[in-house]
Amino acid sequence: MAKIKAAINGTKKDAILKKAASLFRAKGFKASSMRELALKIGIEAPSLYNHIGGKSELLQEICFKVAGDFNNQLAELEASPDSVVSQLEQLIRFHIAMMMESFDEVYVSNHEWKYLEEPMLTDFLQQRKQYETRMVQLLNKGISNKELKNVHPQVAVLTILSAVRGLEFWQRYKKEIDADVLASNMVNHLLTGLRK
Amino acid sequence: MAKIKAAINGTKKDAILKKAASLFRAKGFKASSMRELALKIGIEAPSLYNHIGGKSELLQEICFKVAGDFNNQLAELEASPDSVVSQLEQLIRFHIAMMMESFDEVYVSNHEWKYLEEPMLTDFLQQRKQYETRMVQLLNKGISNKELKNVHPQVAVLTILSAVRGLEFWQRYKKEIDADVLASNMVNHLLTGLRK
DNA sequence: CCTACCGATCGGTAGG
DNA sequence: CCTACCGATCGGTAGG
Repeated sequence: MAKIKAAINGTKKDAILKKAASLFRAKGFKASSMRELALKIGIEAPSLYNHIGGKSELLQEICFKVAGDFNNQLAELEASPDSVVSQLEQLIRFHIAMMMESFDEVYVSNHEWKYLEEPMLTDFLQQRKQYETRMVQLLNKGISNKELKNVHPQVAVLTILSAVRGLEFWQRYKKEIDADVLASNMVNHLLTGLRK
Repeated sequence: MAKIKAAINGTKKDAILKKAASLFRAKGFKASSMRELALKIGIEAPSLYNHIGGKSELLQEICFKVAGDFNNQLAELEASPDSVVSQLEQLIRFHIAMMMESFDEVYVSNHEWKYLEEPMLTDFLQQRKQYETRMVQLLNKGISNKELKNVHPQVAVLTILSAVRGLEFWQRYKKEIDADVLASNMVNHLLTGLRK
């Protein structure tokens, strides 16, 4: 009984989170009102508070879910026996897949995190920083074992992360450019410039 | 007399625009209040309206100034006799310089344009689209004359623009990474993957 | 899940 | 450039 209720609440809250991600992406966190979110769901604004703690909780859950997904994927790759170049390619392709499958959530995580409240804001930024650090270590490994050119690893990580982040503009090109073509081109562009 | 007054108003308005760009970048357009902007300048909020038309006018002027600067630079490059690779390098370096010199303004133009009101919003997006189109034409020229590999020009433009846009994160690394090192590394990363 | 409502804050104006 | 102020909208609560 409690289980069923939890499941029902879960799906309802998930539905709210989904709509919130869509709204926050389209209008920005601060410009999105709880009334508008409620309207999209088909209830009155005060009824939202039966399922969620508040507006800022919605942002938190979106941002930390995305951060967790990326952290988990990177951890999985780090444990794999693949070459550094292969790991980099897989990571880039994962970013592409995330952008395709969870566009709203990734976009919100990338653009609206600054409205997180402390101490979550600090936590989130630390997770980001650590993700970058681990990527730098991956590149350093590739430089050591001669897979990669002797590039500046921090700059290369920044370039890669910035480029994949730009995938958010792909929405506009969805009909014109095939996703696989896009992915292969970007992977080649980013890696052929690094590969020895 | 009118000239002097205009000059005085000009500098005062410019000072407001500068502070507005800084505030909008740090907090976002919607989360920035005119009261806070006034506080930063040292006057009361209603006094702002002696120098500016309103909050949305501030955003407009920031966004269109930046867009105009980029358009002008691209036009200048298009008229030059340099090779495509050289033009691309100069364009990338211009993006880097803009990010260094007008960080707040470029950041706001990249992140807050969605709060522009019509018809300026449409105008702004058209200018962006046209900028991309002209870059695609530049790459096509380079592909035709065998300077560049046979890449997908739209994807390559997207990758380049996304990467240079990521320069906004450089603020964090300013002390660790020299600007010239950064610029050279990114140019190499982006071009060596393209160059035949 | 709803109606009724509250205190806070917003962009901007009136009038001097 | 200021004081005084307004109508609109916000996130959220009370009470059922």
